Amino acid sequence: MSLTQLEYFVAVAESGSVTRAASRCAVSQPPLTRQIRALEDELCAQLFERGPRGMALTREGERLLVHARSVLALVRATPRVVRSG
Amino acid sequence: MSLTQLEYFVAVAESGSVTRAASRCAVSQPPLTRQIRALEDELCAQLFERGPRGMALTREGERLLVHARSVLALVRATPRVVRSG
DNA sequence: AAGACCAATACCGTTTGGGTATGCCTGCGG
DNA sequence: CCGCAGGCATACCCAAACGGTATTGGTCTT
Repeated sequence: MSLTQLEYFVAVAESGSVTRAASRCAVSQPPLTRQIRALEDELCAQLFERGPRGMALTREGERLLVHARSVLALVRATPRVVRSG
Repeated sequence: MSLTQLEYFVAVAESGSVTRAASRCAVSQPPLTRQIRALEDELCAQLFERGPRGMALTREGERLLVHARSVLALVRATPRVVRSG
């Protein structure tokens, strides 16, 4: 699991679509699809329900979403922490 | 910043030596040296004081240590969170 | 003064990651 | 019923990142 995967996952979850998440992350669609699948494989969990209209979070995906946001928030706080405690 | 960098950093901080941290992380010494330096560069902070006896945390390094442990603990909890909330 | 220890650097091979092009499926409009 | 549009998945290629081996430089010890 990488921080990039978590960022991609949050973007897909929030936009409901790999395609929209791709432009938001400034990458193309295939890398996102791959990283999401890799994340699902590693966690042995299906995070999204694939429908013809996009991607919808599963229960497990919803749990990961709140957790991933916490992780990313902590990571983004790192520079401040290092500087000012 | 990557999770690997944080793991390497914690290992070096706890062992006080890149060489010992390397065997603990099951990698060789040069990759650790490089990742630690990359982390310092990215954070624009010196994390260790280099002495002939090894590496000692600076103030900023100590702040990063507690923070990095939090991040890694959160990440390691991910599989459980996904499964059981 | 020589050897030991440790971090830093050079160089190389492998792996990972992203990009382009394309295929497949589903839903919609004629 | 058929073609078209939208969206995810896959194939293939190239560049960047990562780790390993070998070596250097510097300091402490004897």
